[in-house]
Amino acid sequence: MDVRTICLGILTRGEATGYEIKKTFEDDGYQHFVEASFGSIYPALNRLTDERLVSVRSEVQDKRPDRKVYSITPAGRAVFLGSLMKPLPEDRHRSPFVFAMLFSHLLPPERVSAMMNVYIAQSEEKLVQVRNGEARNPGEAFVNGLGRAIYETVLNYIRTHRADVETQKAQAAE
Amino acid sequence: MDVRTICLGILTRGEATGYEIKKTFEDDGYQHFVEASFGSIYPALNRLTDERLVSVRSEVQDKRPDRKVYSITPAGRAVFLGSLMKPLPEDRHRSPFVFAMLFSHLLPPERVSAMMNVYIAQSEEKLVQVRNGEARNPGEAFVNGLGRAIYETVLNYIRTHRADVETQKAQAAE
DNA sequence: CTCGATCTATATCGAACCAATATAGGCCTC
DNA sequence: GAGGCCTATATTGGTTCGATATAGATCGAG
Repeated sequence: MDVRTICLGILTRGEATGYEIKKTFEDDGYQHFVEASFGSIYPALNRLTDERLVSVRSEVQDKRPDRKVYSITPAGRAVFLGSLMKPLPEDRHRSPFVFAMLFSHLLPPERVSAMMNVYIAQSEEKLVQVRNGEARNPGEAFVNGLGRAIYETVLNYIRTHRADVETQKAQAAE
Repeated sequence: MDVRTICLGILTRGEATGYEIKKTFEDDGYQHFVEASFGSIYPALNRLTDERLVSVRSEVQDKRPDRKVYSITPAGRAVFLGSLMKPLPEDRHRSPFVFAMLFSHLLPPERVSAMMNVYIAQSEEKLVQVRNGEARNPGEAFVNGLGRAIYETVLNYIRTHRADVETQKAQAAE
């Protein structure tokens, strides 16, 4: 599931510029489960163009760089769907917050509390965003609901268990 | 939160070889939230050694390559704790399964069902693993519990909502 | 009305990172 | 005793990220 495949997928929703593809992650709540940077999107689009999996239409604008609008080709659509028929790579998750919690006993309690507060605030923001996202098909509704369920679980868990790590008492297993 | 920092963190638990650091992710349930490959661990340990943040002890074994046991130095411990005092990078999550679900309406229902089954099986496995993991401090208990809560939520959500995407009926928002 | 901030938009570079592969002996099972 | 798995280090090629550069548009605050 590389960036090229991700770009193809987003282009099945309609034509878009590289910038708009990136924005899709942020605006449409996709970013909770998949993301990519400009540094990989633009090269990916160039290569997809070379391979005739997408086509480009340059909207010339004077006093501005051209707006390059990409569309998926029939070949691109076939390649994309083909990649979804093969076994999917497993999820990968990197959470510096959770990793830091493994070392809470080495940190000042105020620092642990501060981390908790920041992480809660971020999760609340994402929950609001995923709640506001509207779905244009059953798949998107499914994904929105999953995001909502996860963020609610995380927030609820942290709120009910943060005291266990904020005070350096002996651990409570459950 | 680069691999060097992650290695330092694991070495605060005690000395270890590069191989054992990698295994920690798999065995101790750390992998649900953080992971690294050999291709980044070994160079990271070399650089940490150069920077005197870890020390190496070579256990010579005849007819085998040396076993290099790494230990964190006081300087390394200070650097690690210092990095936890700075603002943490945000979580990053890439889930090919969830991404694929966004395009379920373009796929044969059997394929969607197969994806569901595979993902459920994988999540169940991870849930078992996280349930069996024992905690050696409150932080690890907190992290284990969080993992458990998330996997339970995911499994429950998928089981109760998979029909919405497996049959191509009109979407049910809630 | 102008200054700074934010947005649109493309692009590149170096560093970081992953996946795969190579090597190699030991151990266990069938 | 053959094949497969485990320990263990290491490298390489390709992918990806994070930061930065550029540059005009737009818009709110002062």
